[in-house]
Amino acid sequence: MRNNESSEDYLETILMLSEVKPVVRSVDIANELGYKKSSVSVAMKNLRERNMITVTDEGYIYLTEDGKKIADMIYERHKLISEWLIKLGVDKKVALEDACKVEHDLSEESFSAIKKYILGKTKA
Amino acid sequence: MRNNESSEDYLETILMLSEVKPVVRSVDIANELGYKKSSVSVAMKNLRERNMITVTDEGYIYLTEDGKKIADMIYERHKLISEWLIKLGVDKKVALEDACKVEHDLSEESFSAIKKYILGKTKA
DNA sequence: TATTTTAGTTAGTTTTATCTAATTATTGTT
DNA sequence: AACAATAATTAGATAAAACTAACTAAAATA
Repeated sequence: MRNNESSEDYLETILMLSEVKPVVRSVDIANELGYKKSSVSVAMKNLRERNMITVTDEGYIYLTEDGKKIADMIYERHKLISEWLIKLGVDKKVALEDACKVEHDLSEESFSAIKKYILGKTKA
Repeated sequence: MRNNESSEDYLETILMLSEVKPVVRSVDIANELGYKKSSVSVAMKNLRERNMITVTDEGYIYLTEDGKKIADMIYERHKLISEWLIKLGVDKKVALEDACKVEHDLSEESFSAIKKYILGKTKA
């Protein structure tokens, strides 16, 4: 199977939600991703055990330094790829869906090459 | 979870091998992908049931029209994406690995937009 | 205060795609 | 002919990531 696509998605979602909401809870993640609360609960337990998040007594979820690093990386990819696809004329909804998948699959090397290329072309 | 990534990979591999070998057998696919024969056997049963391949009495595997359609699509993506990444300066091995993943992720719309873009830039 | 709603957890199920181990059948070798 | 190697299959195991159902605990409300 694939790497940590599922975990990466959760971390990215926590980051995205934290930009919009004052606090992020399991329920918020479940609503955002369209998953059941139980699925998110198990996933959060897993992320907690791997020191990717911390959870307060009130159930507020925060990214650790390690978790933030991954979330930032995936989110950067998400934004760059989706914006590029939209610029190429792809429907916004489709572009976002595709970015959500591609963002997990590129190596660091390929992504930075694409990034350099896209930014170069855009600025010029 | 993901779509039919596994099936798509098998179909693509059958196509690639058929360009190099006179006949394609389960063992060849197992060797190519680094899977166990048993895994391939089960996967081939599945593809047969979905009318993606036919298998002769000798164990020779051929793509059906439906199977070929998918294999062609994925293989085209594979080649275009990997060549593009290599052109951007990505190491060949890495580019091939990444293409192998990304090729399953793109919608028809996004891929054709990227294709048009890359081919346009290349020709110009 | 009693009841309902909301949030989170746990246990057990399902699906997918791999694996190992054991079996069969065919082919090749001595 | 006997034995070894190769190919394919089957049954059962494992792991990941979702699910349902049932439960607890806390908060909101009538």
